[in-house]
Amino acid sequence: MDALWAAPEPMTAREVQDALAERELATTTVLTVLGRLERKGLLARAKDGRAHRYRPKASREEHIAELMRDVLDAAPDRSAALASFLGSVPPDDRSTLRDLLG
Amino acid sequence: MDALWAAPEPMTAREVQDALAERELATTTVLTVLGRLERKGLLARAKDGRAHRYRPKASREEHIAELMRDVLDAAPDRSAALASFLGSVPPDDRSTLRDLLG
DNA sequence: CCGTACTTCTACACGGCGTAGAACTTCTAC
DNA sequence: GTAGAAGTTCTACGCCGTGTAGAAGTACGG
Repeated sequence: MDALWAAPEPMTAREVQDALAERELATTTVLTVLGRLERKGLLARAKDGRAHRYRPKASREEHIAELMRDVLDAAPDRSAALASFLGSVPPDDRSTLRDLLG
Repeated sequence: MDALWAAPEPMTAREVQDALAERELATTTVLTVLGRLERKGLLARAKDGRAHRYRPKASREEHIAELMRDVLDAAPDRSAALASFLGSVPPDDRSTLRDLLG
């Protein structure tokens, strides 16, 4: 389901269906899923001819970042959670973070 | 449900039930939930007299850190996800991370 | 106008979760 | 030693999200 914005250019339902051809999904299935994602605010759509063109509101990475924030928000002690997170993550990620925090 | 280890000392089902007295849960309800959490690996239990004593396998913060890692693992581009995460998080959290990464 | 493309509405199975009853085991107190 | 309480397990039910899709409506193109 989330794999839909592996290639996030605005796509019509038809194009999504073609992109997922391996799964042999019915057209209505794709439409239903796209509709639910739109209702959840993950996709935006705009009319394009007789069809709609669906566009991710956020990139996959932005979306993941948001999920991480949501999880973190459940922590009574954010610092402790962040510390534990840093400790459980591969060293490369710590380097990345160090660089980003400059 | 997760609120069970707000106070993470090993507890019997009875004690958990008492701790959640406001909710007036049946004893079996508490047992069921504790059992499911144990099956999911979140709790460990040890016999203590006729009852069992349940203990969180990880602190709340460790658990949250683990969830964050799981989410991050879904990112094709970890660096981008981390960058986006840093950008979406309050400045205090960035300070915390900077300190922790010393 | 008629069919094809597209959409919406409705539906079903399945799994997780909150809830709990019924039935079984085991300890304790008489 | 046996009855009742404490504890546990098994089973179940309703609700909701998700993956799947059919039926029916709308609209555009020839």
